[in-house]
Amino acid sequence: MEINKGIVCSTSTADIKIGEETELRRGPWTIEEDITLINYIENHGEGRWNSLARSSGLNRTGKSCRLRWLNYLRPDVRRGNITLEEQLLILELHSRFGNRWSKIAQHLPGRTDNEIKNYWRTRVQKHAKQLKCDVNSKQFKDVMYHLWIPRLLERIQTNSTVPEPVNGQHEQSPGCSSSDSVVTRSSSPLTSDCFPVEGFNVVGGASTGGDQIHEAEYRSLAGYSDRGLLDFEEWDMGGNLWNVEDIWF
DNA sequence: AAGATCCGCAACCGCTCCGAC
DNA sequence: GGTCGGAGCGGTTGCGGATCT
Repeated sequence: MEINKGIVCSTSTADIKIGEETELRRGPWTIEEDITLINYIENHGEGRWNSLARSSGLNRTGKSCRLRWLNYLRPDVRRGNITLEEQLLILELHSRFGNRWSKIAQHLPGRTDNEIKNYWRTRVQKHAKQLKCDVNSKQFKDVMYHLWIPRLLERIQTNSTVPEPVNGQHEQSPGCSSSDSVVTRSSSPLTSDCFPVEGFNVVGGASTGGDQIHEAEYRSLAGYSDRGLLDFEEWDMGGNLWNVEDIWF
């Protein structure tokens, strides 16, 4: 079994004592600990983490073992940059589920709830902060739906027409086949059907009524210029892409 | 070059849920 | 129905690398 890259080899792991003899290790995992955990799970399977922690000889809590395995050592853990499509999915799923990270992670094969949570906090909340509004506020959501998401779609569309790089196989997560998560890109603005958020109306979209959003207003709010949304332009858009048909809304 | 600051991420903590007894 | 332990979840922290001054 291949060990995921980036294993921390630390000598600074703190220990905590329980009683006189048992010392529970804390902090970064060492390569030796990772190998021990992997070997144990290969032989005995995962689950029953507390007994696993005791039986494996790891002086770690069951919780710590579980977290290390699920977030890092599992063979199907997908690492690397969050793709444009994944960004779209996260934005959409967050609007649907809120901070239910594990729920969101279920729709992003190979991504962990911890990774998505970190992504949201470090990237999305940062932009909300720059806009001086709450990430859950209507203002922020409006900016997101009218500017950032369409911008993401534009970039996806652009990337999908660009010739593939030499080694540029589209990366598709295990279990995320084009048949079970199909979306056809709409040429119309995103509608509240796509992003069913209360109180959100789309100018030019399907919904009508008051409290509509005007693009110029939000260009101003979000620092959007003719060359694009300044902040999102700086987002890491690297990584391979799925086929646009594979994006699921 | 060096110190300060920022940022991303792995890991921990506290809480809740759930099943077994 | 109450208790206990295991599992899972979301929030938070702290470290290390990157960037800025």
